[in-house]
Amino acid sequence: MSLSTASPPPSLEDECLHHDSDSYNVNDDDTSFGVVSLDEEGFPSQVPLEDASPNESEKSTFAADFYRCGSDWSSLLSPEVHKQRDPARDSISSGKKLKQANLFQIWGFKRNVDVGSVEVEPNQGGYCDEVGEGSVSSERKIVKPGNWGSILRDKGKVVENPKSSTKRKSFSGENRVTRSCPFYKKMPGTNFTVDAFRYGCVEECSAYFLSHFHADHYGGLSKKWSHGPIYCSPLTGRLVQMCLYVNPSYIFPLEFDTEYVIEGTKVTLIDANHCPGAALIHFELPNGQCYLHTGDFRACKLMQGYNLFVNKRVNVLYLDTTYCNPKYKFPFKEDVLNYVVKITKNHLKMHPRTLVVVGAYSIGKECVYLAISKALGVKIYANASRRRILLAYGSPDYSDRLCTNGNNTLLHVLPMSSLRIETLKEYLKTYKEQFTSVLAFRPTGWTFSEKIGNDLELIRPVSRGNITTYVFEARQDSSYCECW
DNA sequence: GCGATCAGTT
DNA sequence: CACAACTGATCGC
Repeated sequence: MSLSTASPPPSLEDECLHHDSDSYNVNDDDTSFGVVSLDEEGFPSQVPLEDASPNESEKSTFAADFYRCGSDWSSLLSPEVHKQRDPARDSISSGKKLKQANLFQIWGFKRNVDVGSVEVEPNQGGYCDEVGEGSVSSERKIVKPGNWGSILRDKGKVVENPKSSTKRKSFSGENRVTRSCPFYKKMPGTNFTVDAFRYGCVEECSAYFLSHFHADHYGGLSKKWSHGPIYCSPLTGRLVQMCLYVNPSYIFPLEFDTEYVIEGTKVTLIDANHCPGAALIHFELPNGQCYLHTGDFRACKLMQGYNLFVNKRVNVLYLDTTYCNPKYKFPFKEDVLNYVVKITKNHLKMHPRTLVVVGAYSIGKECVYLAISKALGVKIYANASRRRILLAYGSPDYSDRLCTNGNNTLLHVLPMSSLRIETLKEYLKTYKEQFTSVLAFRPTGWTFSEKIGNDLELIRPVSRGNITTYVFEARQDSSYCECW
């Protein structure tokens, strides 16, 4: 695994930092951490890593700690915490102390305690909100996506965003809290960001990439989006338009495995093997440096064979993974699907009038109900909003299998929140003419037991009367052994 | 009333 | 227990 730069675990994004132009600023009333300035790459550090001598390597700077920690976050624990740990009993799994909040303190940032009013302050120098609707719609076709900036400037409206000035007036100064785009979402040497939509207009950002259509990545996108072009896969683009009502003139779909030149940087999207439309984003800068941003992905053998990786060295890997540890071994997708089909068949043998329910979020986990549908030759019932999304995938796999009436098939897809026993009981009542019991599958990203993670046969269903629920792992991103 | 954000849920 | 990805409640304008 060539890990040069990794983004911290996702929830770190939710941390709130005071931001003041080019430095991370701590609370005025607490100067113990001082001001940490950013290096030219946007890394908050006081001592440039390459300058750090072995003696200085003990110094706790963000960059030094970050690189030193490798994949074992425990090296970032404070000394007191280390003392409390019992090495004999302490497996890596006793990770309760590895709270991300601690890392922030160790890195020299103080979390804002009163996070009550978080404001996103748009960049004033940019062209926020200055683009009239349709002003770029003629550029929808991606020929030279880098045109965006010039199109906007042609309108001659590089003016301060009126909204932002209104906001600033209402600030009393000392209470100002700004959520700024974290460094690891910016691609050094470019004006690009990845999955950075919730920070308003990101200073200097002229192209916003979206890795995939999950809420924790697209957060901030809405019909009011006006901060710049959004580059993503065609399917992700369709979903952004359909579900979030983003003005299509901002959406620039990039086909997979196709090299585009955007502002002088070569950009290629690669299928991430995560949810439909999810992409790895490969950047090749004019100076030859190659960066790979993984977003969320599930590594597979096929990926290692891609020309981009075989022939070129990736200089910086942006890897966001919670499971970068050998203890995590997820079952192979095929094994999980075979298992689900086997359980379903067995259950139907014993209880022929069973309604089979699969839980799913807006997108992802489709393979689970698709596998059942194929194996049993039954259609898939989903509500109108999900059908709309599934049809947007543009695959006959879905269009040929969907049905609009729950009475016509024993296989239903429901929102994950409906998979509670009580909810399922109520749901069964609405189909009581046809079905007398429910078999529900809840594909989750997490199981507590490491053993069960390895052995599907150890999964035990939870049954309450005629409702039977199986919780199993259907991870859509990589376990340790799958990283390369 | 609406969108943004937080807190709670599975 | 702890994770991803919501969903519903609350806040501020």
